[in-house]
Amino acid sequence: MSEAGNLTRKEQVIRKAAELFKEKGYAAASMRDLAQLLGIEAASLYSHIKSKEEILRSLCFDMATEFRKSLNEVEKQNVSASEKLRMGIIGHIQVMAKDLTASAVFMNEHRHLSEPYLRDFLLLRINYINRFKTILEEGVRTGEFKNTIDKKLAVMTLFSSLNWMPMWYDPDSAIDPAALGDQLADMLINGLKKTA
Amino acid sequence: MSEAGNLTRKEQVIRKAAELFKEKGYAAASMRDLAQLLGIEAASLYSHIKSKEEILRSLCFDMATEFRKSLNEVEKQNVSASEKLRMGIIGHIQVMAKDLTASAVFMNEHRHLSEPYLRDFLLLRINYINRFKTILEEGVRTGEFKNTIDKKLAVMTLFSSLNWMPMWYDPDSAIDPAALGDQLADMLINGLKKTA
DNA sequence: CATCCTTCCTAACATCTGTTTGTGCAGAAC
DNA sequence: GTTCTGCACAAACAGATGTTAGGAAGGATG
Repeated sequence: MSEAGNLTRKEQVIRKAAELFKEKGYAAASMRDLAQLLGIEAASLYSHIKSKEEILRSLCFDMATEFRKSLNEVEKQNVSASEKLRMGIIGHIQVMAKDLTASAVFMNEHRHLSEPYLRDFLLLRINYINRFKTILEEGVRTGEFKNTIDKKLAVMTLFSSLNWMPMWYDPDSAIDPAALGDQLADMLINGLKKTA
Repeated sequence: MSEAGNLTRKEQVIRKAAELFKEKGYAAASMRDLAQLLGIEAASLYSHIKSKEEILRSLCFDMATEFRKSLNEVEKQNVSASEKLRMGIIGHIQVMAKDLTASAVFMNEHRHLSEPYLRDFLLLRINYINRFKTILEEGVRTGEFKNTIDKKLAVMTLFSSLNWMPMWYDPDSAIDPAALGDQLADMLINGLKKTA
């Protein structure tokens, strides 16, 4: 609604909230803080949103949807496991790069969701992780990946690397998201060591 | 003071606080919550600690000291860069494993420190990271590591992997901290790919 | 015994929390 | 011109927040 390509007021509220939640953390960010950032009174926020947690929910679940869509595309491809892994990593990073702020909230603040939303969120998350784990296992089965490495460790290392990216990645930096994903995939698959 | 090998009451308070901060986050954890866990009234906490933030400070800076000590030992060694990296990783993981709860707080909640402590903490942290970066650069210089990978990416990937460990590592699991560090080092240095 | 130290208590404080209620005003739709 | 809708306000709410003041019980130390 409202003006052409612009944001709804509600979307503006959610965006600013994402910035605030990222910076101070959900629990330490007050609705009065948020209102002040938008130049309005705290009570006015409730013309646009139902509750503080509704904001967190939409941030978390919207990101989750994007991640799933990205991985769906990858799984359709008929390529090797290492190539699938590479594409999955790049996809994940590109989804994050599209909204680094929401990504940071998604990863750091989801625990403040109340039940039953928290449970739902964690289920989505474990499912996503398991789909990556399946790719790893496929690679081990086909002999592409070594079978000496603990799969839980491998997949958690992967996720840790991915999920911390919003904390340090500078979107104005020389390296763009696709190249970053490429390098990260290379590093995880081939390692740091020179394979001379 | 008090009983032989046991914990001071103050130490008990800090320990329980660490558990609470890890579980709910610093901001969402109230002093009344903490008191309840200890079976006392909130006001009684102040016989042992000066403020809520003092607890966070001691948790964060005590861990920081342990990490530094560990890395100091590694830097003394006269070994190759990849060996130094391996030792640094194992050391870091062993420090974490000694207190997974405090480690989680260290990594997730330090941002709630007020100035000037926050600044001090971040300086310690960047210094620690840079020392790992130096090891990486040494490895590139000596030709052990490839020079095609962005060093910031590499070191941040390393740290992400390390720092998320307290979130998923089960101390009762089959794999012990040293072996975990060994595998993680192998994965980062040699990659997932089979080097047949 | 007297003194101290540790540990805990009750009561209270000022401030901040998310949220509700009722109201008003602008512009768009009919 | 009337109605509707989006957006904002002030005032207030009930409860939670970190923290302080002052005191009391109990054990250890002199």
